[in-house]
Amino acid sequence: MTKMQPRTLKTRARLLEAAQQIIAEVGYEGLRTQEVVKRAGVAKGTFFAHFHDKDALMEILIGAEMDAFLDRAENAPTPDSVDALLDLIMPLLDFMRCERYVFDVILRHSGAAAKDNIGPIALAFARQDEVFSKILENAPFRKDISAGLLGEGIQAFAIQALALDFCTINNEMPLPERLSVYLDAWLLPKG
Amino acid sequence: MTKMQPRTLKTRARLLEAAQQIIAEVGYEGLRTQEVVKRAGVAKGTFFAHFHDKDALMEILIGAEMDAFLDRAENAPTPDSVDALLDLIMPLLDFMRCERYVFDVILRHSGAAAKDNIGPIALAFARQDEVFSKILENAPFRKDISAGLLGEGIQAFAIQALALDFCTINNEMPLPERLSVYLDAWLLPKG
DNA sequence: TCCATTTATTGACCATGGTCATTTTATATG
DNA sequence: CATATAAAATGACCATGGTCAATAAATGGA
Repeated sequence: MTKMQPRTLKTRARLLEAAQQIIAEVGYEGLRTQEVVKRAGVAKGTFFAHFHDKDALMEILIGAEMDAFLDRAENAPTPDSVDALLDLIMPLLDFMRCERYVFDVILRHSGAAAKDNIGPIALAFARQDEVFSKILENAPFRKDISAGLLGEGIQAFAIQALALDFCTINNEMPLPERLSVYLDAWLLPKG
Repeated sequence: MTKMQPRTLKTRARLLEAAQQIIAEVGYEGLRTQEVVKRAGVAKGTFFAHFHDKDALMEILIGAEMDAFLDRAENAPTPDSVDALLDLIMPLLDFMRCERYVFDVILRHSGAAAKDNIGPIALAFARQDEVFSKILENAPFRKDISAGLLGEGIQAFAIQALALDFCTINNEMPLPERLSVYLDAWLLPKG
């Protein structure tokens, strides 16, 4: 590892705290780097010495939030139905749709970045795969495909349902209802 | 409708042509509004009088491209297998992954915009639903769910496969192969 | 043809994310 | 402690998308 002075950690912590404070006040989309550095009491350039760009900061904060939801899901009892599965993941999806901007950031980073460093959001998705796999192994769903593939499908349909949820034309149907149609067809095919 | 002078159409056409020319040279991501207006011989403000923002221009160009692929798919013979279906949609997916930026724009606008005006990309997705529905009605896939739902699933899995394709970690598997795993499980469940 | 009104265009200006040469601060070494 | 070297912070500066009051051009009517 590279060397790092204690002061570096302090500055970074101040930047993160300032960012969280701002988000609490005006939301993710309303965050301005200028306001972050102002509250953290550092110069503009310092921000970019700590985070590659604004998106990188967002990734850290959003990824952490997603991780917290996965913690809870991991320690929940195995769902015995599609509805129970929905209850398990809705808190995470509610966060993912709290702002259009948040959803966009998540989409942009759900795969690893183009570079070799894999970001917090991509990590959260990878972890979601693991958590789902473990959960789905003992759940009463189709058994002709692996739990891993089952989980990937849930992810795909969740994204689809979220995207449509943001759409003015299609949002007369509540998210859980829409997703439940998808998951019924995916997890319990009758054909 | 609002009135519109002939000159408006001319200016708009010049802007679009300039944009297309630039994209042919440096790609979608490399397009700068400044260069567009320069080549079109108009002022900066004129651009934004014709397009709400840069994304709106991109939507028009990308949506048109997607539409062209749907035209071709619509007039193709009914696919008799997952592989045949893949052959049908791969050209569209190849376009969608030609640039990371293009994929991001598509994702951002795959649902209608927050406003009441539904954009070209959202329209293309809606049309894709229709085209798929018609195609899938007579295809030898599962019959326990509607052709429309079948199509929505294909869309969801295509997006998922594309997102993973951009991911450095996961892209050792070619897109068609990855997608074929998804579609087998979705269209021809054995459970 | 002349004027009034609507429509289109202009370009200086702004907001904001991001860069980088320079300066300051910390740390190691004799 | 003094000095050299590495790490961190600075802030003037840039690039680019986007705004808007002012201006020009087209259109319809008397």
